Amino acid sequence: MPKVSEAHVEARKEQIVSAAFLCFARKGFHPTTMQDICAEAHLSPGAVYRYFAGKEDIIQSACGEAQAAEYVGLLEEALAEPDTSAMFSGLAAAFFSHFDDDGADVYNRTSLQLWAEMAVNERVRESFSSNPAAVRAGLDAVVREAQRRGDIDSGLESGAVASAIRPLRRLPAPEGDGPHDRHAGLRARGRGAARRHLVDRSALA
Amino acid sequence: MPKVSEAHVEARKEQIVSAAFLCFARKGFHPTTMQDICAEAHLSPGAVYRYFAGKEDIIQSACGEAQAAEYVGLLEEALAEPDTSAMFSGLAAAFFSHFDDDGADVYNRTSLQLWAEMAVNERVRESFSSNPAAVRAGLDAVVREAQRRGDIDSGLESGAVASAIRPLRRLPAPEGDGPHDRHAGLRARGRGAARRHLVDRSALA
DNA sequence: TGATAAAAAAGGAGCGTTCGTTTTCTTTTG
DNA sequence: CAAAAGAAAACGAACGCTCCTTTTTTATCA
Repeated sequence: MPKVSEAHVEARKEQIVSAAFLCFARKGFHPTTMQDICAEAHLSPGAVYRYFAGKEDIIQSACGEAQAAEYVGLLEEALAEPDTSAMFSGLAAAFFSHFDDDGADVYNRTSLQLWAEMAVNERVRESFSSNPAAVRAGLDAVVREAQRRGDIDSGLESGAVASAIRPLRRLPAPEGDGPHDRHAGLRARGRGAARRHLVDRSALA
Repeated sequence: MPKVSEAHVEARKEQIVSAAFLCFARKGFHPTTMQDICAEAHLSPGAVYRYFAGKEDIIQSACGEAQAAEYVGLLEEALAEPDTSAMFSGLAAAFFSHFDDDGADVYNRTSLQLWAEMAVNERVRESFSSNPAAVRAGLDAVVREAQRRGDIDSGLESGAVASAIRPLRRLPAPEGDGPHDRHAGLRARGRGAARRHLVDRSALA
């Protein structure tokens, strides 16, 4: 009975995720093809699919690497800091500290892709939902604390910072397509009407 | 002389961009299909392609709406503010103020998609490159000014904030595939080796 | 220990599907 | 009734993924 070492399997997985990670940083999740990943990993499709169920599975694994557990830890440490200045420093450190070596761009870029993907992909969002919650709470706490000390104008709404996280909320599905006057929205608008907002409230249900 | 008014053409374009905008907020740029956009706009593919050369063209137009010109203006106003607290308020306002109504999520989400897309799509990045430059300069200036006044610990590197914009830089293309030892990376790693960084420095050229 | 059989791993062509786009034909309009 | 606009169907390409084959590794036995 032949059996391969479990460490070898784990190493292969990491080889694939590492390749995917680089591809995602270059092109983003969706424009990256499985062939891109296979080429970067110097593996064939058949080999890759031995270790991962599909592309989505690889994305999930890559995101797991991007969102290291220590990230949240750093953030919470910063929040515990009683000095406001140190708090800001800690916050910045939590955001950027693990981007400070040569792998910087790859991690930074893939994290950005993840952030955008979470807004749009329910399964990814669920997998990493704990992180934005911590970030949201952390930002809000820092701003409020700074306001209490008078370092920031109390007129600045603390929730404004937290609203950066807002896009992670879900958006309603497309309408069920009842009777619809196609030109209604058009007629309502004047010629050079100021259209500060492209999307009507009605479109949000 | 069968010709439709120019205003009507402009309105149709806006109808399509508006539909695309909503789709992008729901699914992101790439998972959104042309059929999604057509369905949302209640138009056929042939009709859509009469007004736009292709999907990329629609993305560009939608991004143009997402990145309103007034955004940069607000940012520059904030930077001109001599008072540090007001500066912070202005900065937050520039970031989030035009997300404060019912269209909030749609704009916020699509802006997030754009941010991620810029990191990855050269043409989109070029079209909107002036914006991140202003943001980067603005963030750096604010932090430095706050440090000068002692509101933020001067030990905090001002560039750390600006590094949030770093992912917009380009990443090297995949290697030209010279001779390659497939297992080199595997042998080098120990069993439970601490792999703080998944991607090797060598992978970045 | 060397030869051999069995099992796992990797290769690579190709499957069905779906995408962006084009083409053809019908409807509407000035 | 010309000419523009829109609908509908369909095209070629490219995608994720599977299947079958070949190669490599591991365990068994003389």
